[in-house]
Parts: sequence; C-alpha cells; structure tokens
Amino acid sequence: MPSGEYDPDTAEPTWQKRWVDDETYAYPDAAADPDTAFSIDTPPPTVSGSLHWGHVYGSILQDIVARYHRMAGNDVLFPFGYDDNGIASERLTERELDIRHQDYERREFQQRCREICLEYEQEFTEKMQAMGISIDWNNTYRTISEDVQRISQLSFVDLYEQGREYRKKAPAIWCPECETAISQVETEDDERDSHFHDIEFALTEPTASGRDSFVISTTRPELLPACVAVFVHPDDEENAELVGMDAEIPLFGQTVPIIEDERVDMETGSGVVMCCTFGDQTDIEWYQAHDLDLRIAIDESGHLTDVAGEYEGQSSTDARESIVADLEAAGALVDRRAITHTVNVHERCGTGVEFLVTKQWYIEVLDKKQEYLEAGREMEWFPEKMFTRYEHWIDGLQWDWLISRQRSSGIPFPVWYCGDCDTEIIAAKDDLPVDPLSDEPPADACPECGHETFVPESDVLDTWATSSLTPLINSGWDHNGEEFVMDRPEIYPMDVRPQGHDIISFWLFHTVIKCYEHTGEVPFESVMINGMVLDENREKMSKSKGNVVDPDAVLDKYPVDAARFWAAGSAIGDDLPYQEKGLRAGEKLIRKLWNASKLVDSLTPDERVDQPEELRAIDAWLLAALDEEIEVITDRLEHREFSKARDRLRTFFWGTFCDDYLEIVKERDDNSAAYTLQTAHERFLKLFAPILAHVTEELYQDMHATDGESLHTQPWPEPLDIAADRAAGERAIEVIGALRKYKSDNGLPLNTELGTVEVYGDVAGFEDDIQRVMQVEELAVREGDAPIETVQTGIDLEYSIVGPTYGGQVPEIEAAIESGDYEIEDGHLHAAGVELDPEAFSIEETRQYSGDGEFLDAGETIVIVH
RNA sequence: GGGUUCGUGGUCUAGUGGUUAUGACGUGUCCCUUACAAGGACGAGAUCGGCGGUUCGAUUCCGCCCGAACCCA
Repeated sequence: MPSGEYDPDTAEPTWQKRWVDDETYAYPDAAADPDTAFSIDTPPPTVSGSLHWGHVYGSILQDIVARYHRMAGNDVLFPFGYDDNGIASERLTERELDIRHQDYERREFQQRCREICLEYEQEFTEKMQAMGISIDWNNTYRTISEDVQRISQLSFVDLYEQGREYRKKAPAIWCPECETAISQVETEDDERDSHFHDIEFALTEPTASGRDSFVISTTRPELLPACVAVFVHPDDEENAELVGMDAEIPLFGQTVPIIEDERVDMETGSGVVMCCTFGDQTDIEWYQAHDLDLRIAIDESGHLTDVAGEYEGQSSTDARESIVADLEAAGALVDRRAITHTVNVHERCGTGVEFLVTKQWYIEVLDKKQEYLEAGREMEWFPEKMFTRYEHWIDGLQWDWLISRQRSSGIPFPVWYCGDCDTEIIAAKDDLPVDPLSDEPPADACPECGHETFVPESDVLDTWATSSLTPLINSGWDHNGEEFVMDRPEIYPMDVRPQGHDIISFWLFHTVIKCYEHTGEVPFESVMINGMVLDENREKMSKSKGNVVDPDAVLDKYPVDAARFWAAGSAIGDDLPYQEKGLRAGEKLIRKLWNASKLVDSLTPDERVDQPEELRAIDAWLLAALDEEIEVITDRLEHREFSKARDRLRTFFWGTFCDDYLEIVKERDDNSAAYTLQTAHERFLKLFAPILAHVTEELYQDMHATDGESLHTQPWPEPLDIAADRAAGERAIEVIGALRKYKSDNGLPLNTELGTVEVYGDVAGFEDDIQRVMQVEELAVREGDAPIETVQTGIDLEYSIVGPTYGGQVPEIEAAIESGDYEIEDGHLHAAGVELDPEAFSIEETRQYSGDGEFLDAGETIVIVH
C-alpha cells in the first residue's frame, strides 16, 4: 500500500539493485529474431574521465528509448562500452602507477592499463546503475580488451585486403609535442598571438625596371631554410615583374623560383609569399601543383635539421629567435609587428601542428565520398536536420583518413615489413590479435624477394579506427577462417545510434565507412542526435568556465526520477539548459503521481476487479480518452519527441485524470469505478515508466504486480476500444468547469451546495456525476433551446474559404460588413456585391439571459444556476 | 570566412499562411475541498528580434539586417 510520503532515497536504490540482481534488462539472446530485436549502439564513454552531466542527459534519453521499446514488445539490447583504449587511459595508468610506458614492453604496459582502468570502469558502472539506466550488464565491452583488439586488427586486415588501405610517404599533419601523425579531424583552429616579420629577399638579377629585391611577410621565419619558392598572385600588377625570376633566401642562400598562383592572399603583407616544406596546407598544395623541391627543415620533435645549417638542433621556437636576430644584423629584417592569427593546433594538447613528410597508413575515403553520403542518407535521422551537417562535413574532406599513430601504446598494426624490399607482411586473421613487436610474422621469407628478416611495424592504430567499430563489437563480428560472421546477426544494422551533436560528423563518418566497408550495409537504422547540456544561462558547460554541474551533487538533492523528468523535457537535437525548476517540476509530478495513487488505492479493493458488463458513462469516457492519449504518446515516443510525449502525458494525467476524473469519482464505490481506476492507473504507470522509472515500479509492485515481474518488462498499453460518448463527456466536464468558475467568481468554497441547476445540452449519463461533484441539490437537464436571447454582434468570415475565392475583394467585403452594409438571406450573406455560402462565414453573437438565476456559458452548453 | 540552427508574455517553451497565439515557472485574487496548500479555482501579463518582399491575409514563406549557439575553414 502506498502510504505517507514517497521516499526516493530508499525506493530508488532498492529498485536499482533489484533490476541488476534480477537481470531485468538482460537481452534474450536465444529468443531474439531480427524482427523483434532492438539494439542501441551506446557510445562508450572514456572511463578515465569522470561522469558529467552531459552523460546523465544522454544516457537518460537512451534509456527512455530502451524502456519504451522493451515494453513495446522488442527484445532490447542495451549494451555498455568502456572506452579505455587511448592516450587518456595510458596517461592515467602512468600517473597511478608512477611509471613510464617507454619502460615496458607494449603488451605488458597494456596489461597494466587494463588493471588500472578496471577501477574506473567500476565507478562508471555504479553511476549508470544509480541513474536507473536499463543497461544489460551482461553485455559490456572494453575497448582495451583483447577481443576488441582482435576486431580492430581484423578490420585493418579486411580493409587492406579490399585495397582500401595504403601506406605512403606524404605530407602528414604532425604534432611535434605528441610526436605523432594525427588526422585532419583531430586538429582545430585557435587564435594565437604572434609576430609578422617583413623580410627582404634579394633577386639573383635585377628586373627590367631595375628592382633588385622584394619583401615577404611571414609569422614563421624559422622556415626560411625550408623555403622552396616564392609566390605572387596573377592579378598583382605591382609584383608581376618578379614572376619568372629567382630569389636568394637571406642567411641560407638557397635560390628559389618566383611563381604566380591564384592561391596567394594579396591582402596580407606585401602580397608576395614564401612557400616552405611545409608551413601550412597551401604549401602542400603548391608543392604538389608546381612540383617543388622538398627541403625538410623541421624534424619530428620540432627541431631544426641539417638543412638549417648552423641552426641545426635548435627547437623551432629557439631557432625563430636566433634567425630573427641574425636577419636584423644582416639588415634583412624590414619590420616586425605583433599580430593575432589563427593557427592549426592539435585539439588534444593545443600545440601548433607541423606538416611533415612521413610514411603513414591511410584509409582511402576521398574516392568514395559520394557513396558514404548516400549511405548516410539511408539512415533515419532524429532530428532530420542533422543530416545536412553530415553532408557538409563530407563535402569538406580533403585528406584520406590517416590511421597510423607513432605512439607506443594502443592497438598495434598487425604488420611487418621485409627487411630488404619493404614488402608488407600482414598478420594471418587466425592469429589476431598480434603485436609485431613481440610476435613473429606469419612468413619465414619475404614472398617477393625471399629475404628472411623482417621489421615490425611499431605504429598503433588511431583510436577512432577502433571506436568506429562498436556496431561490429556489439554484433560479435569475427572471421571463422572462411568468412566474416557475426554472433548476433539479428541486431545488425543496429536500430539506434545516439550521440551528441558536437561530434556527429566525426564518429558517424568513421563508423559508417568502416562498418559499411566490412558488411556492405549501413551500421544504423537510425541516429538520434542529442543537444548539449547548457548551464542556467544557456552557456555550454565547460571546466574552464567553471559552470559544470556535478551529477553527484544534483542527485544528492533530487530523486533520479526528477532528473529523468528534466532530461525528457528536450526536443531531440536541441540544447537543453540545466534548470533546477525543471527538476522541481519532476519532483512535483512524482508527488502528484504518488498521492493520486494513494487515492486510487483507497478507492479500490485489493483484488483485481473484472470489467463490468456495463461501464458507467464517465468511466467509459475516461478510458476512451486515455486510449486516444496512448495513441498520441506512443507516436511521440516512436519519433523520439520526448518533450511532447512527456508533456502530453503529464497534462492528461494531472488535468483530466486527477483534476477532472478523480474529483468526480472519488466518492463512488462501485465496480465500474473500481475497474476503471485500476485499469487507468496501471496504464498511467506504464506510460510514465520509461521516464519515471523508479516511482512507477514502486507503485506497480505495490498495487498491480501479481508475480513480482518488473513493470519495465510489461507490455505497453494497447487501445481498449471501449464505446463512449466522448462529446457528452466533454460537455459534462465543461458544465462542471462552468460551475466551478461560478463558485470561484462568487467567492464560494467549492463544496458550497447549489440549489437548482438547469443544463441545456446533452450530458446523458453524466447527470449524477455533475450533481455530486458540484454539490447540486437538483440538476435539471432540459430538452430544446435555452431560454436565452442571442444578439448578433458581427460577422466572422471564414478566411480559408473567402480568401482563396475572392482574393483582392476581401477588403471590400470586410469594409461592407464593418459598416453594416450587408444582408443575410436564406443563410447566405450578401455584401459588396458577392454572395457568401453559409460555410464561408459565421454570425458572431452574444447570449443574454433575463430569467431567474444566473446564466453560465459552458461552451455549447448553457447552464443556469438558481 | 562558409554552413546549420535558433530568436514567441518577466523566465523557459509549444505552435500555425486565416477567429481571442500553447503550456510551464514566476506573479495577483480566492478556496483548509476527507490524495496532494509542494494542492485547487480564477485572473493579469506578448507590437511572435528588426526592416523589406510575396499574399486578400505573414508570428508562420522569401530576402536583408541585428543578436545567439554549434559545426567546419
């Protein structure tokens, strides 16, 4: 029996524990078939970080989807992944154990990582469980596990065999701090303070007009030794005479050609720019377009090479200072001024990136941009508009996907090279996972040249190369020696991929490419893009701003269900500000649900009441109205319109069920009422269950469960199709509303007895209910028209008819009506020379009553109170 | 710089080419009515960001401007 006040502090942990112990949310592997299986590809959080409010928000939305579909008859697979394969957990392990990964064999260090990460995984598990997320804890994976390593390496081998991967010496984006190549998507732009240096370059011989030098502007004078050309814009008349001549680089002395190219930005500096190996992406384009020399002046650690002569060995920052000083001494530095400009930095460490020529592994993507775009189109997007973002992102891709990283920790490339001819030796699929640094290659001699020694590849795979495989991890993708197979083919493609909108292009593109290439199918039926969590002032939460909401603090203060209610108040894709009032509204609803349940409980017997032969009109009306609500709410949930589903349900429950129905029914004691109360109440619990997971379970177990089965595995309500006079019910509710207003307007307590009330309108079957709830001594329902006068006060045009028909004449018609210059004959309106059919206008009138008592307007029904 | 989205009572928000623009929070008045006063009833409160255009009619469609967020360069 629900009694007293609801105590979430006790109830919530109790149910959370029960759900886990009973494996309430276990995926029924054996029973699942592709038609009923419903799988969610949850994005695995980085476990080395802590759980933040954005996780709470995203997880709750996923959980609502999972719970709804589970009740709607699907076999739901709601797995969980711990992402601990990456630099973050590597650093974490070093910190925790006070070790350096360099001091360990890679395989051994990874073992340490696995151990350290376990503790952090446990914390995530506890927190997800403490939010009542209906994850199947038998279905979890760790991206650091050997299984995942195998899948990741299988993926590499498969793409290699398909010819989708290549190794090439080419300009690559390089982080000198992390000393690794990175991909385009790992860089971001940042505003940095810097200096513009105007440097004078001498021509090897004067121009026809006698000019013997020019000035270039650069923020990176340390790249002078890497300079291979100078560029002028074709429209640059002033400098046109330089094109075709040669220039000598100050201090370093190399001679470079002066070339014209429209990629020169004429607005910046003197309009003459130097091209180096490589200062930026344009330099690379020039290098490729004009077949320029390579002069590599900066090495992998950001130090100058022998190309820089006496500056060799200096860091690029030091070299900049020295070179500037020497330029000044040589009289070549014309000017130096502070500026702020945008630089390309590594998003992880903020270091400005370099463009180095190195040998790296790539996945070819540029040739299939169109195909990947089409693949994206095959998925259903919630919200739809997010597809555009994916589209534009693909359009903007300029590089193939660079997947090799020069790090000592991570998932190794399963590759060796012939010590003599560099032929690639790829690991056998059966042997995976392998680590070439520890394992032997699957060949005794090079198949090309017969050489017998091999060089292991020491690079590791980009973590995105692995995290883009989650649909395959969840499906148990593997190779059985003959072909690729899945443990759970029924869940692939997965039904939903949830993700924050800030990184959709990133993950989705990678995941689509990989899974699509491996299986020939798009990995997802649908994607669900949630917005960002903002603070109370609608600003994005960030550690640096200090406006981060701590989940523990919030959940200390509010029930989890209140947080769930808040999270469900979002339109999918839109950002959602954290608002305490949203959580308080959740608490209020929980309390209302609890109190209403107490009342229902007190009005009904413990045993289940069978449906009576005949339901009373008000009862049939309520159940029929609820049917319609169920239909709408179900549709909203199907379309991930959480806020609409939530608000619709709340409004109907609070307004119609509590304020209207319960007030009417609460003094009744009959089978029809008991049946209706039990049925409606149970249905409300089910409808609220995906959102208010805990309080509904508590109430369900107390009031409805017979076998201890969880509410969350019960079937979603279907329409009862009970016959009811809905219109009469609405009229009755309007009459009650009018009488309430009458009492309120007259300052009367609601339980004031009323004498005689006349009702002109069909409220058949509801008379007793109106009479009892409004304390009416005598209720007289009258046939025929009410004894009231109607006074015509104007004409309302039905513009949706009049507008299209009469167009520009409408103002004339309006003017005629306004001035009273019209007639109504046989129901037709004559004005401004046109005749309007009855449906094209309505007569606006006010109703007056001059008899005894007071006249109340209850919509189409007239009520007279004596 | 390019793209996407958004701008609606004090705050947050729904929604629509056609009467009086939805709801919540807050606010005012009244009501202890035997589930809930953290409740109920009834009010007040909006030039729908600005300027143009299309239209008989624009908060809605189009263009520009202003402002915000995000993604990309």
